[in-house]
Amino acid sequence: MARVQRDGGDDSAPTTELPAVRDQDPSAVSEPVTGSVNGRKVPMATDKARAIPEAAVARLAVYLRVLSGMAEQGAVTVSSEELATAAGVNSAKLRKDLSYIGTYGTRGVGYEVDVLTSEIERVLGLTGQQKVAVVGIGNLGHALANYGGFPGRGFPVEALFDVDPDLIGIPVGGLPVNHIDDIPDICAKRKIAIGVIATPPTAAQAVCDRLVDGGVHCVLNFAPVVLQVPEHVEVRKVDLAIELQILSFHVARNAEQRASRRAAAARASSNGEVV
Amino acid sequence: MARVQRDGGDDSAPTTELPAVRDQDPSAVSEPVTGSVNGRKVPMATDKARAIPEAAVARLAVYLRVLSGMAEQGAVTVSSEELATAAGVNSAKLRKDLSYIGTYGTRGVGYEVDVLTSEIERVLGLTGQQKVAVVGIGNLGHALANYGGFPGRGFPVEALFDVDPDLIGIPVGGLPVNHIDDIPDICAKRKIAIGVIATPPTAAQAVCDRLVDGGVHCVLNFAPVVLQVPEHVEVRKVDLAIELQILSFHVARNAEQRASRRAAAARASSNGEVV
DNA sequence: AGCCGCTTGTGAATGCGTGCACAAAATCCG
DNA sequence: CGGATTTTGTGCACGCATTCACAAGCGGCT
Repeated sequence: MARVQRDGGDDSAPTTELPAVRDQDPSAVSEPVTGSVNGRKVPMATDKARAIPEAAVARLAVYLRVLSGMAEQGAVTVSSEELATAAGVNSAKLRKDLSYIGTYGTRGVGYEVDVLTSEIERVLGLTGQQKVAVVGIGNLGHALANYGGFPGRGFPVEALFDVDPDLIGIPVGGLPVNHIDDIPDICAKRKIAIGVIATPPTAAQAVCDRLVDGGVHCVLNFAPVVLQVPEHVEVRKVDLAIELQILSFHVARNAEQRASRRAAAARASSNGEVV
Repeated sequence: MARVQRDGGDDSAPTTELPAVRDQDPSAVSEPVTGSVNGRKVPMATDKARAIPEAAVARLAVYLRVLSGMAEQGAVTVSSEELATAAGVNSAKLRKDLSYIGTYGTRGVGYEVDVLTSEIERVLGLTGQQKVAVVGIGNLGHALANYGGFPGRGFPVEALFDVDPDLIGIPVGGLPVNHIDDIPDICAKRKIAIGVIATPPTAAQAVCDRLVDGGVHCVLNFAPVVLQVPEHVEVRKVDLAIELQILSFHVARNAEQRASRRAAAARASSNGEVV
């Protein structure tokens, strides 16, 4: 039970992945907080949330987006098959994912788009607003701050930070930049829920520590470093370099496959797979 | 055997990739190219590359970065334990990951930093340069193009694209912007290996199709859509909204836990781990 | 030279996630 | 009203990934 192996968010996707974060994950790593007390099977998903696998959570967010697109096109109900192909996953997996949050489908018919949407939103905690702080107003931070409402609504950016004295006080995207020394105070005062780190790698750990001091429990890290955080803090990382390197690996692998396929051209013709 | 379930990159992530990455992240989804012909178990890593799990590849990239940091600080050798904690993973997992690429450690001593570095680089295909094209020169695309050499070296940005007529021809980060209709030609001509999609979601699929037409096999997608691609194309996605929603889920989950913990106050107080 | 301590590399076990296949349920139609 | 049809929800099995635990190997010390 004392497995407090700090293991980052990722996967990184899987996670993750993932995402990749992974991914943080890769892969994601769901905490082994199984069992505990209740073995109930109530359709209500009140405190069943903790049982949802990390990978499924990531996909739920995808379903949510696909659903919103469908709603815009006037769809009222959707089958698992439709939704699955639109989201790029197996329909069985989709149904299993949905079963984690309750049974909101109608057999023989499918799911009501709006019901499913609001249920997923509820589970993901999107009913309220999660206040976001962006630290590091460079190229990326600037872009993030200018998103304004941030991807979709529900994640208002409510604080900006940087070290550069020339930036302090300057409004970016309608919000003044504060000094990073004020992170703990301001985050605590404004009840910031999510900290986004867009600083150079050297500053990231210090910034992260200050965010944690400010009571921030969730961090989205764009800096190419592995952050060390106390166990109760959740870190997801988005790492451009790593994503590129993973792709690079696939380029290399494909090149190799092609080479060896050229070499060992006609062999093992037993499998007439056409793919 | 005919499990050609297209399943996008990553979970992630995490990731797993995703992880996330992956999955993404987990995360990640390694292609089920098992069995087939060879069931060999040769320790040589020549064509064993395909056997490296996706999640491990993501971590290798992390190790690589940690190693370069250590090299800068003058470290010559490093033990699996050191490297593992610095990378935020279990040491056994690290050793297993490294074992996928060969045996380059010395028992009782550890790994030589430079040897390990170059071996990982080799496996990840970082010995050569992977040319990158960025499509969509908005806020994000601008930031990406201005990275210049792109995170670390090895990924030169060699083409930029957008639809906006006002942008065509304008140099961004020292490179002129081309029209997206020219994607296939230019990508083929310049041998672009990786396409980065930083367009609005509505344009992403069309852009992706053009990239594929141009012979690009690897895509890094920042647009919040699920891309449909032929099987030979590898897609990694970096999705801000989804990352935030995953974090949001954790906020909600923690709040719930705290609530129920407050209710069922004193129970299981065991773990005093300090990390 | 031989022993001792340290660290790697890996076989084996466990756990998690995925996908299949089918029973249960709900609608539609004759 | 009952059966046919459709689609959900899930038990089960399989495979991958993670972790443990230990033998094998290497350097240093006496």
